[in-house]
Amino acid sequence: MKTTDLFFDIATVERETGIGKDTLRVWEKRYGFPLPVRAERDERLYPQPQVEQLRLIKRLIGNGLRPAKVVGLGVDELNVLLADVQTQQPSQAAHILPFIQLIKTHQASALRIALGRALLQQGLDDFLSKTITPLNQLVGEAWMRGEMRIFEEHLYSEQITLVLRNAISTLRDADSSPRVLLTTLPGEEHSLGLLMAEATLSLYGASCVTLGVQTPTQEIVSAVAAHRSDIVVLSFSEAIPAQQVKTGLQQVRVALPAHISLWAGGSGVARQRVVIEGVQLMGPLSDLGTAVEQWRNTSVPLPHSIS
Amino acid sequence: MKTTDLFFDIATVERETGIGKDTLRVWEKRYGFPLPVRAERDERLYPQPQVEQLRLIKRLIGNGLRPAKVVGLGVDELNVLLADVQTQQPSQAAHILPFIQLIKTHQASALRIALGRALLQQGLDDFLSKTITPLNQLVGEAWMRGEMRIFEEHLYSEQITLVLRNAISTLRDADSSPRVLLTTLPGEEHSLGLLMAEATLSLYGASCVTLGVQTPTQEIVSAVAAHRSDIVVLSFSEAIPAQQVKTGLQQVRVALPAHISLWAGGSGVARQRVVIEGVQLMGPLSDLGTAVEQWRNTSVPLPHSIS
DNA sequence: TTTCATATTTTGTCCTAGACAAGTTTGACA
DNA sequence: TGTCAAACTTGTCTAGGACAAAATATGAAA
Repeated sequence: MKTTDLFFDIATVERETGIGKDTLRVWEKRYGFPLPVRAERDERLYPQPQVEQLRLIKRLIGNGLRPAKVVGLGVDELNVLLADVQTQQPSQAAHILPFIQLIKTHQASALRIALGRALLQQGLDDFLSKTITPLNQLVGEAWMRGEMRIFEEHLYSEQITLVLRNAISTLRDADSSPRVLLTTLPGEEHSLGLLMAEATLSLYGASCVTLGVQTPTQEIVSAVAAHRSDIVVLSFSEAIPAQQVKTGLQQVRVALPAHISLWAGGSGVARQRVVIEGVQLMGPLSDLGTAVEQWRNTSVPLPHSIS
Repeated sequence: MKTTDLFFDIATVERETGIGKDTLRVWEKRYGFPLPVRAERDERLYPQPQVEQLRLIKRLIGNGLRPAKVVGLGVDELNVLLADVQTQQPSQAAHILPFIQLIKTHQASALRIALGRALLQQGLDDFLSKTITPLNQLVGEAWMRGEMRIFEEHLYSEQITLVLRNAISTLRDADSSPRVLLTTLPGEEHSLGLLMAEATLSLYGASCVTLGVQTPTQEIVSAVAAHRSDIVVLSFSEAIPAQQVKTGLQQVRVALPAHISLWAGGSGVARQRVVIEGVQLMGPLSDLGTAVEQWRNTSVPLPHSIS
């Protein structure tokens, strides 16, 4: 019993799916999909099911499939492909399943409380590496497989943000060293990695300033000068193309004074193979702790050093 | 001594100014501005000064001036007009200037502490309406005039976020009513308005769930079902086109069950003139408090009512 | 077989030029 | 002075074409 069929104009579809107007039109011509009905003045009106299908397609393309292989297909065939993706890597860890359960049943407060409890039980370092990191991964995988709704993912990151921000606020120390500036480059919208880095760095006594996400290169340089930062930390999520990570880091490195350290972390740099001159690539979060120690040893000339 | 002139392609200018590609091209034809240089394949390359001028123009148009009157003008004339506009609505209030000072001198911690102090002095309601709102406005104006760097604006919203989140955490009540779902539509990235709304609603005893920003229409509907929400609150910033606000609200209204209230707030709805069927437009934040009272009176049948 | 350079295809985004609905202003008339 | 239709303004849509950058296929050398 469908009361009203929902239709969206091309501008709305662009916003809802993240697929540009030009692309939508060219897909229609090349692959025959999406095929919207037309309003009076020949304007495209996309039925809601097509918008949903576009989101599905976007996910598959994000997974490495090519548009020609997926844009023409029907929903059934798309779901088969999605199932293929599914069989690849199920990363399981028993103790995080209860959290997944809370997400799937939409119990925001219970999730937040459970996370807070885990933090106090495990300590921040272990909490991040043994709970949050695998949880992120599992949620990311579920998202790719289409088993997690967008609003569920939104809710999840909201709760993690609350718990971590709370932890950081008790650690904050404005006058310690090194002074670290954290942000992401334009195109990278995920702030969770940033928050995890800030938590770790604060734990190791660094003084952190976060600029939020999407700070242009030139602005990072100005901010470093304004805050007299010693280190810039950039976070890259899985979603961002490896190529962009590389060129982005190179550009920032060139723009930044040589004596400022540049550290890059997040799952987006994990796949980075090449070494970039003057950039320290961080693997697990614990690398940050080590790096801070190292920075203290090399950059601050200790009085009365042994040899 | 300018080392490199900066140029931006049309996609970047669209993102930076919020003016659509089509509009940029049609302005060029109609008013002769902006007049970008051309790259190899006839692609437009906008010099940075033109981008800044576009921001100025955007602000003036947002204030009710017509494009034909402002798009052709030079920077000097624009600044005269801007001065006129600003004398009309004096967002100046002496007590917020110290905060501006802290932003311009990049003292993040001092700013946060000063904000926290103001919150405790004024109380949440007054803090939001008499400090944060005018501060937002002033920062927005400075930003449009190009007097505020991106990193300064990032830093500013980061500190406000911290102070407000902290306040909200003490107010949170999962079991009270009404149950409110807060988010923004795709295209709206600003979360500050959302945070202010959440703070106010929590103060008035509503049970808030925030989904963060950019939740697609259909996901909002699912989230409402999952959380058994009574009310959906959407926030729109000044940056978003009035047209988008209207169509977005209509789409959500149609998709949502009729018995769910839909409230819209933020400076983006303040200019909305038309009434949208089934949507409550909120002016100042205090409207939210009134609306909650009203909702309690109409929606929950009181036992033993007087007459 | 693997490695690397080169050719080919795919794909997103830009271009021009024209159209028109919705919003705003103007001006004639009561 | 207020009302209402005509005229103008403005943003966003349309079509069809072009081309660079990315991805993939091909083939020659190790």
